[in-house]
Amino acid sequence: MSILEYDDVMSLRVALLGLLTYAGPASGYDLTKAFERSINYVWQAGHSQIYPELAKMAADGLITVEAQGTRGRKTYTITREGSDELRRWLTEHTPSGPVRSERALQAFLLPLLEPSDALTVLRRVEADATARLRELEELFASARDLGAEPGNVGDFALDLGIKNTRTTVAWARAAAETIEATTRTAGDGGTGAPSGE
Amino acid sequence: MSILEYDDVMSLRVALLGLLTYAGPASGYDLTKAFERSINYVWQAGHSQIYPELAKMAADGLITVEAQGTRGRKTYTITREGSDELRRWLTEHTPSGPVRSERALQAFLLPLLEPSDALTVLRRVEADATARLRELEELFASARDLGAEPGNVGDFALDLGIKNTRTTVAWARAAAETIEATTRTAGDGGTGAPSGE
DNA sequence: AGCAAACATGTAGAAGATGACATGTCTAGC
DNA sequence: GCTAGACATGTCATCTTCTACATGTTTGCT
Repeated sequence: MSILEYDDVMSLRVALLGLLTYAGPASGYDLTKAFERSINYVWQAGHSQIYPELAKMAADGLITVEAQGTRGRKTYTITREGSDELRRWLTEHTPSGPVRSERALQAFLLPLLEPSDALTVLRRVEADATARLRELEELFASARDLGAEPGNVGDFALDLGIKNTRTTVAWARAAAETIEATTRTAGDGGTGAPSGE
Repeated sequence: MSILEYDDVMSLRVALLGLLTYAGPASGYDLTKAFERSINYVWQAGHSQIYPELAKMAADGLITVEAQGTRGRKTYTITREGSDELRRWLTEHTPSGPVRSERALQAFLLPLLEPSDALTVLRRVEADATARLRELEELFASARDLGAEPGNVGDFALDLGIKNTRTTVAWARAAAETIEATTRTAGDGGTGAPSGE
C-alpha cells in the first residue's frame, strides 16, 4: 500500500533486491562490488548511488539492517515485502523504458558521413564488438568450466549479451557491404554533408 | 577550442546537429517533431529538453538563428563549427555510454523466479518483440515502396533495430526451452526465492 | 465572430546518475 | 611501530531527463 506503484523506474531498487535474494545478506560495499562484477553488463551504479538507495529501501521496509559489523558495516537482508516487490516487478512490469543507445545513434547518423569515413567507423564498431564477444564467450566458458549448470542468475543475460553482440558484428558487416556497393555504383554516393565542404 | 571535449555525453547535441544536417534549417518545434518521427527509436527527447539545448548550442556557435519567422519561430542553421563537431563525434567517439536495459535486467534476474513464472515472462517478451518486429519491418517495407534507396539517414539504424529485435525473439525462445528442459529433469528446478516461501 | 487545433517557445521542480570529496577502520607486511 | 591497501560509509555539486505548468499566435472551420 504505498510502494506498490512502479510505473516509475526503480530499476536500481530491483537490481539490489535481486542481488540480495541471490547472494543473501550483504552490505552496501558488497553490493557495490557485486554490481561491478555481475550486473554491470546490464545496469550500472556506483556506491554513491547505492548507499542512499539502500537507506530509502530500508525506510520503505523492503530490506532491514540485520547486523552491524565491524568498521561500521551494515548487513542488509531482504524482507518478505522486498521479495514480493521483486517478484511483482519481474512478472508484471513490462520493460518499456527508454532505449537510449549511443551505438544506435551513431548508426542512425552514419549516412551523413562520406562513404570512406563511414566504413572506418563500421570497421571500428566491428572490431569493438568482436573483442567484446570474445570477452563474453570467455565468461560463458569459464562458468561452464566451473561445472555450473545453466539457469543461474546472470546466465540468461549473458546469453542475451552474446547474441546481441553477434548481431552487432553482423550488422556492421552488412552495413559496410551496402556502403561499398553504393560507392561502386555511384562513384561518389553519400551526402557527405558534414565532411569538408 | 573549448567545445572540443566530448568525453562527456552530448548525444542530444549530436542528434540535433544530425537532424539539422539532414533536413536543413529547422525550428525547435520542427526538430521536436522530427525526433518523434525518426530518431525516436534510438534516442528520445521532448521539447523541454530540446529548446534549452538549442539555446546552449547557439551560444557555443554550433548553430545560428538564421531567421525569426512568424509566431516567434526561430529557424536554426548548422554552422561550419557544428558540422565539424558532428563529423568528429561520428568518426572519433567510441560509444561507450552506459548500456542500461530494463529488458536485460529482467533477463538477468529471471532465474530467481519459479520456472512457471519465468516462462510467462518469456512468452510476454517474445510476443512484445514479435509485435515490434512487425512494426519495424513495415517501416522498412514502406521506405522501399516509396522508392527510397538504402543509405538514407535512419536506414542503418532501422536495420540494426530489426536485427536486434529478431535476436530478442530468438533469445526468449531459447531461454524458454532451457527452462522447460530444466523443469522436466529436475521436477522442480529454480531457486524460487522471491516466490511464496 | 468564436473556437479548436496546430504552431511555437519557454520555465520549474523532481528524480536519477556521475565524479569528486571526505572520513574513518582493520589487516598484513615490513 | 608504521604504513599501504582493502574495507566501509557517506555527502555534494552538477548534469541529464521527465512531467507538468505557463503563455501566446495563427489558421481554418462553423
